[in-house]
Amino acid sequence: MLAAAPQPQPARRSQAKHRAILRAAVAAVADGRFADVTIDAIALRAGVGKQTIYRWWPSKPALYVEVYADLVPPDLLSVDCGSARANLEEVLGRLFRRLTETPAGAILAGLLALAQTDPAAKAAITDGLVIGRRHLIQDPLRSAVARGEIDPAFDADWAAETITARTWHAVLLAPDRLTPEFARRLVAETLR
Amino acid sequence: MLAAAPQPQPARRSQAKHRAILRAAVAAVADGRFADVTIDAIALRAGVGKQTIYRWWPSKPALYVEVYADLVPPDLLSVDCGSARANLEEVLGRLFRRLTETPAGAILAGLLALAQTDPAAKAAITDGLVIGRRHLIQDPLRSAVARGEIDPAFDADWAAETITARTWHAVLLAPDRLTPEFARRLVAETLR
Amino acid sequence: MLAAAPQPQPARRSQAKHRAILRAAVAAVADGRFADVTIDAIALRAGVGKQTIYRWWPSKPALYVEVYADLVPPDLLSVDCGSARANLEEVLGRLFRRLTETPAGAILAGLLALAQTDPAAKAAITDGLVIGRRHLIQDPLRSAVARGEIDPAFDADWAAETITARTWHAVLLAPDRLTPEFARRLVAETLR
Amino acid sequence: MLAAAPQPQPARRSQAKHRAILRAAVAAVADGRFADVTIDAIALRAGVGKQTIYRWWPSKPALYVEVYADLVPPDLLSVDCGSARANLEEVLGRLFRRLTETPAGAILAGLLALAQTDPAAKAAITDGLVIGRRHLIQDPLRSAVARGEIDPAFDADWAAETITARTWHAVLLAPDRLTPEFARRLVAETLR
DNA sequence: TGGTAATCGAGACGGTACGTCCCGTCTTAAG
DNA sequence: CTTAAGACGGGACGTACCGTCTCGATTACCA
Repeated sequence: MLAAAPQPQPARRSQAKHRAILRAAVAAVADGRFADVTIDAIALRAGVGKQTIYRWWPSKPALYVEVYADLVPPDLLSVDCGSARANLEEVLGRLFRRLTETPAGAILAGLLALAQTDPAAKAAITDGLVIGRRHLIQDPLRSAVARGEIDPAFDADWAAETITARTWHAVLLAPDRLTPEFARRLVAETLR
Repeated sequence: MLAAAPQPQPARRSQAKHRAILRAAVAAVADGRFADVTIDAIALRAGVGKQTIYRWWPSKPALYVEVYADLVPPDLLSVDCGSARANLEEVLGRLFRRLTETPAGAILAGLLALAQTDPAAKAAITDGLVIGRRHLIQDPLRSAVARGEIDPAFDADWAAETITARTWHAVLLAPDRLTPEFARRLVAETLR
Repeated sequence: MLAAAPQPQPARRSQAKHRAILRAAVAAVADGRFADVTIDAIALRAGVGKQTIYRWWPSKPALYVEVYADLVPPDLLSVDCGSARANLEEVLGRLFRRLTETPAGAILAGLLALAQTDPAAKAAITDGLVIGRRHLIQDPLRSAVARGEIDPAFDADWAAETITARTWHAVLLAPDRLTPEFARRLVAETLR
Repeated sequence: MLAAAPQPQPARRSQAKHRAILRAAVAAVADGRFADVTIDAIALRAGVGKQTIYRWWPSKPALYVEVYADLVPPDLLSVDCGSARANLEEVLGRLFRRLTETPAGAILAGLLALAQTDPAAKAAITDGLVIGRRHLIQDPLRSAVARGEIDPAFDADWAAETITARTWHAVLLAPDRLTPEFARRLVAETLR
């Protein structure tokens, strides 16, 4: 599973509130820009006191790491279509669709921005979004190497990082480019 | 071409103040974190009224686009060492040195963050840092193709974008990785 | 009736902060000139955020109308010494003492000045300081007429307005003249 | 003549500019509220550099004391209609007309306000508007006493001050009351 | 089933930076 | 040398959120 679930579920925490807050957080980003979302606005929208949010998440980035994990659940990205190429294309296709069709893309961009602002956020994001999820790209490549489908000299981790870097580059500057065509090209260049 | 056109200014602007502000802006980042830099703090440090800053730059990102262009002047990155590999290694080496040895790296990261916050900033950054500077990476690759040094099917622009994406990825998450070794590896993988 | 209705407040306002702000506002005028008093300075002195002042008063004049009402409480000026002359002399004596021995005089002068600047202030001041308090001068005169102590043709309201006008004239230009002697003369001329 | 002409007419001062500035100052008040008039606005309107205004007048109140003297020239208020009552009514009638039909009333109110802000302004105003002009009200009363038209015990100066106080009171709070009827009543009550 | 303690909504609070406004002074270039 | 134009340092403004805090009212466990 993923980083962002540090809550020890103390005695009488309301699951309903928890979900209401996550839902409100998604809706708030869908409505405006990520950077304009305030904790107050989420609280208002969720019909919840501000304190109730701060009780369970230390900060806005921590909350949104969990929201992101909800919107792009890792198991959605675990596929097996037979070949490295097919697997990667499927993974990236699903990821890009999530990033463009839900607020996940805006949230990812916003989180990368917040990571520059807040060192605690940087750690949470590094753990939750980099370390915690890079295997999703690495695995198809690594197993293709292991199966002998790809040249054993191929550096799967370097390639995975290139894919991540290009994805994030697009998320940050040109989310429109996150198309199936871009996914195909990315895989093709990687495997060349 | 140039990143942020330096002086389309309306005539009698004080060059001394202009420089003092840029210098103060650099110093402010060197002293603290980019996100913590305040316009007031820059004004104070430059011995200048806040209004004098707002008179010439609409916002903090606009100011820092110019600061970045000052710290990493494009002509610093125009070299000709004979081969594509040598040129690229030299360009990236110089760039990485600037990004790590001056506040330029922190500024670039901060600007990418602000681009997520402020649509005007996004435009300024896209124009100034992407469109205005991508030729610095593209040119060595394109001319290598033109000279027949590289396979004519090689897509120089795609490769340049990969280099940029990986560089920015490192700037955002792990500036320590911007080493000469990383530059060499990046060039090697690109030209493989 | 009262000048500025003190607490139509929405419930859980901190009375301690309220009082601290009023106290700081008085002290700030006592320390410097009314026009030099800053909302920031009052906030600082009261150990309060600026927003806490703006939350409860729309502007500096609104705040000082309440401060004035605190410094010169109307019931202080309700006396009954037997005769119109005695009553008026007592009322004006107390008023003048308040105006000269506390910052009330400076505040009154400042408020009259602000009324020229800010239409909202003008309304607040007209309501709070003119309409709300003129009965303090009118009443002794009116009841003297009613009791037959003064000629029934005497226009108590005109006389009250003359007293107010002369008092304010002195407050604005020569606060030193607000002496017991001036009070006696004013009453004598009025009742002649 | 009046206070506000401290200018030693240095060498090449332009009378045309001087008049343009005074005219612009009047027009600026006529257009908006006195408190909103800025020196910049007057300069702009007069087609003059800001410095040119500051060269000849130390501050906005100093400028407007001269403007006021221009709008309500003292000789306009020197009349002789035969009786104290007639003289006073004529003087007050003309004064009230000036105060209501030109920006003079707004300027007077504004100056009284500025006098509370700026000690230098207070001196200028006391000299220019009180000491320099009170004889206009005193004279008709004093000469009536001298001529035996009024009881020799009548205190002309006290009465003049009452008239001034009531006039200013109206200027500050209710300029609409400056009617011929008010002038008659004021004279009648004074001479009773 | 009533007592009691944590959790909740609401929102006041101290604080900090914002970007704007105007002051009165200083600088520049044109006449 | 004076002028208009306007840049400049300075400083208060009123706003927006932050993250903390204090209130009762509600809620859900436990006696």
